[in-house]
Amino acid sequence: MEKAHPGKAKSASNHAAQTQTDVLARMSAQDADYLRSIAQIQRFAKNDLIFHAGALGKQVYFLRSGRIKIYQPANGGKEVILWFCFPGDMFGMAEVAQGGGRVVNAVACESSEVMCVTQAQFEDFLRTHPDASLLVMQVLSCRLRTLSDVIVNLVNDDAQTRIMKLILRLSARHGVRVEKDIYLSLDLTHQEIADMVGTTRQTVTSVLGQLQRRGLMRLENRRILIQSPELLGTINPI
Amino acid sequence: MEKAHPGKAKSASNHAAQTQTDVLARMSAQDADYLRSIAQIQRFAKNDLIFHAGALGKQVYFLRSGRIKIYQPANGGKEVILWFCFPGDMFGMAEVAQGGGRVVNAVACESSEVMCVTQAQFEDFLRTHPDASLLVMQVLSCRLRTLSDVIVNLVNDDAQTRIMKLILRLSARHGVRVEKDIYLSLDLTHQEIADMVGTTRQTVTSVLGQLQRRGLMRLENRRILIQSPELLGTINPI
DNA sequence: TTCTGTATGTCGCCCAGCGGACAGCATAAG
DNA sequence: CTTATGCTGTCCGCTGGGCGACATACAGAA
Repeated sequence: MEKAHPGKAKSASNHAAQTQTDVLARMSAQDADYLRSIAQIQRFAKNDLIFHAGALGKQVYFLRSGRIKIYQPANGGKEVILWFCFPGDMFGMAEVAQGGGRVVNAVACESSEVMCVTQAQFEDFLRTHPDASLLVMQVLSCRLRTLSDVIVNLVNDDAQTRIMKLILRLSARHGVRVEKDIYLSLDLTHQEIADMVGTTRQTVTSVLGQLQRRGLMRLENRRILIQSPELLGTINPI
Repeated sequence: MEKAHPGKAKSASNHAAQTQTDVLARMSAQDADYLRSIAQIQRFAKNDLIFHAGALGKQVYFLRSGRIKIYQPANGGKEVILWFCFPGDMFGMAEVAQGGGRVVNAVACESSEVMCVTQAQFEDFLRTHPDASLLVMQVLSCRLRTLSDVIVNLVNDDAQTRIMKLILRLSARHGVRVEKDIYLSLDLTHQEIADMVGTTRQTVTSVLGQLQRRGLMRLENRRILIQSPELLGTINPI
């Protein structure tokens, strides 16, 4: 097994897309420093719960390292994964802005380090830092678009297409170019993929098998290598 | 089918929920006046296109009267309705904040009057009006939540449940209490409902028939009268 | 009035894919 | 090492609901 994962993942095809939601990076240095100064650092191990639906939700989080899964529990013990957060991403924002407690769960997919800021402090910060405010709006807008795309997918496409588009969407933001191919090294289980596109584990398994047989991608334990990168042109890489 | 969800259920008559996204109303009077002063008024007749996917998108809109449908066209001529805007609602914001052109279409469902503000002006306004900025974030957050709910619905529920929840969601925000019942007078066609929950016109027709036969609601040409308002407790009225 | 367009109601075929079952594997723990 | 736990691959029967094909109803235009 090649453990070629550690280290900063090199930038994907388009750097802009990758840093779209990286608030910390896009914020001015002073603003970011200020945030760091008022934030409290927390560490979470793999599978640790950061917050859960029903909690009060008076903190905003910024991910420094690791990966966070944001999902909504649904009746029947199922869960619907809404998105993943990567270093630099902000999360837990919607509930804070809007009040009314958490509606989603956030768990660490791997050991992670987050900065957390209280609602009051963050609101203060936003009031006095208009640039940061606009940035936050951009991030929210970006998520809004992504979710809209997901909805359109769910409504229009069959399982195979949904899975393909999910992979392309993820690749556009988190893939790493390796020669002519694009390498996606999130360790997604089939169940997680199913939870993102609204299908079952079995269907994911078989669809991935087909895609592989059709030569569109290759799977090497949990990692996905997309072999027709021209497919990337077919989706909106936001 | 419908399980009583433990949780804080707010009533449909909850005024807060209804004005959740009514930016104009929630903004301070001075701010609203200022916006009005820089805005340009436009009128649209029923079915007029306000903007379409692919357009540049350098304006933010505020609906003064009428009703606007925001939808995303999908391949195959289908369309997926993301949400409706009601008087006071802001729309066209995400694209402006984020750049990259429109990805959705906006059409007037009935004759409507909108205020439109250019991106530059609005950004200026936000920079200098922190309260308004926070408000905009709240609206975006609110939409984010709604879309998340829609996704969870699409993924988990069968057609019947999806349709029921849609109606309950709409009722929670736009229903009018009439004695013991709740009256929803958006003029939705079956096709539009299908476009919101990802099913077909025929299925909507038959499901609405069943619901009616079960005595849960009554339909009188395009208007829906919900006769078991306790159902409203089962959904998150945001 | 008739014509035209759009919305609703109903039926039946049929297939994508859900869900149960079980057999490899593979990583972690003992 | 062995056991335990979790993930992947595969088969299959059953069914929800997509989709085509009507018939009907109503409203506006001519």
